[in-house]
Amino acid sequence: MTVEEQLALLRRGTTEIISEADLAEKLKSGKPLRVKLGVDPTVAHVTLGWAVVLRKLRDFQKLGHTAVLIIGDFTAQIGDPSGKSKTRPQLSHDEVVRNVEAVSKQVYKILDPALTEITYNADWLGTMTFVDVIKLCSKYTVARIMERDDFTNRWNEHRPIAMHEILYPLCQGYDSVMVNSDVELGGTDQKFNNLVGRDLMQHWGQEPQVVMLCPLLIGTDGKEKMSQSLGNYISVVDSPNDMYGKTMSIPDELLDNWFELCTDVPMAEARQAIMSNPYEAKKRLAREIVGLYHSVEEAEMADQFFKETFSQRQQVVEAEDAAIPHDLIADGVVALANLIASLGLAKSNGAARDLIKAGAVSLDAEKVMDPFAKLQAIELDGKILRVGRHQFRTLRLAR
RNA sequence: GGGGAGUUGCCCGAGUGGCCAAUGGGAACAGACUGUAAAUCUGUCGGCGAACGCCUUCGGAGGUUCGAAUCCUCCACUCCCCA
Repeated sequence: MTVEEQLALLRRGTTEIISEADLAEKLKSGKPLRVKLGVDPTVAHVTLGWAVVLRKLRDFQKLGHTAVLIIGDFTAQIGDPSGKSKTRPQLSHDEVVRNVEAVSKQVYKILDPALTEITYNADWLGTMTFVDVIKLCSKYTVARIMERDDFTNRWNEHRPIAMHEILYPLCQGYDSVMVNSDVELGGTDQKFNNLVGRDLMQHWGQEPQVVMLCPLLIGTDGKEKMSQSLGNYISVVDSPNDMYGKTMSIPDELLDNWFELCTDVPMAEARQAIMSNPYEAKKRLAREIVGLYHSVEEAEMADQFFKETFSQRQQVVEAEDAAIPHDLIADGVVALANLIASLGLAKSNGAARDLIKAGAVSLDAEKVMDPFAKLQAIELDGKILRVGRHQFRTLRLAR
């Protein structure tokens, strides 16, 4: 593959490469490049948003380059201020460990383990002395740090900026020095941090890394960047039905964006599909996504499930089992609202009653309208309880 | 170090002694319509209770009062101006 062809593959789905000439130069050398990606261990799921960058990283691997994942176990204690209007809460060590464990498995749904290197930045950041930190700080100026949007905005709006937050970009930049990366990948919100890496590398006499930025995926709410804290995400380990359903709930305006960032469907084809029938296009998108993280067969099943359950409003035939707690049964009778609450399908008994009143609760496809309904426990056994649009449980009476 | 302003429910924000579980907006959730889209309309939106009601909440701890988100004291945190 010529350098030009490689560039074409790598360019797809990026918004900016700083600089493309440098990248071409590095590719020309023919040696395997070290492509760095910072991993945020404050979350427990690889979301489709994050997958955008991971998929780009996999493109590099296809060309024989090495993915260098840096688990930000140290920086998690600071909290990346990128795009945040508030200081982030700092995580405990245990939480970080748990997240890393969960996430590292999910990452290999996309990446090739043979070409992946995993490092932890606590290994070098955690052992620095205060003198080391001061030396690092001396390589950068306050004015340059404050150029950053998040800081400028917060400053102008009189919102707090804690001292440790301005160290974040330096930490991340120093990571690049430590792994001597050739390329750093990131979302567009990482531009500032990644550029700091270039500066620092030069201070340490290294060739500056190329910075490649990928667009941010908008979440299922159609408004904000997909993120776990906002709950507008799809995880790569979501069940096929969930993945499919969540995709179907995105606004039409996002279709173009999602096809480009989440699938391998050629854009000309995708745009044609969206133009002719957005609904059909969205189902195609959902199938593509499920196919990517599960299988084509499961995608078809999810498609079928969706059609029957939501489009045709047929009775759900299969759902997760839920045992009816014994202590809710009095004289063989159970109050429906209490049952819904104790199964976690509503926040409280009151909320459950509100849902019933609103007509959101049904048993075997039959709406229950009485908020105080008391039902024979024996008769509930095996029935499918539906709360809201997408919560189902097969009730089981334990003997 | 000196002076000033502020901290209210998921978020923004009103409330300055009883009519405050606390106006309004946003978000969220549910229903109707539909394509689990958009737009629109409706309802819910601290907890318990069938209900009169009860309990917990307005940065934290005390106090004044029959009664406090509202007044006083101390503490913590944030922002602004000056140095």
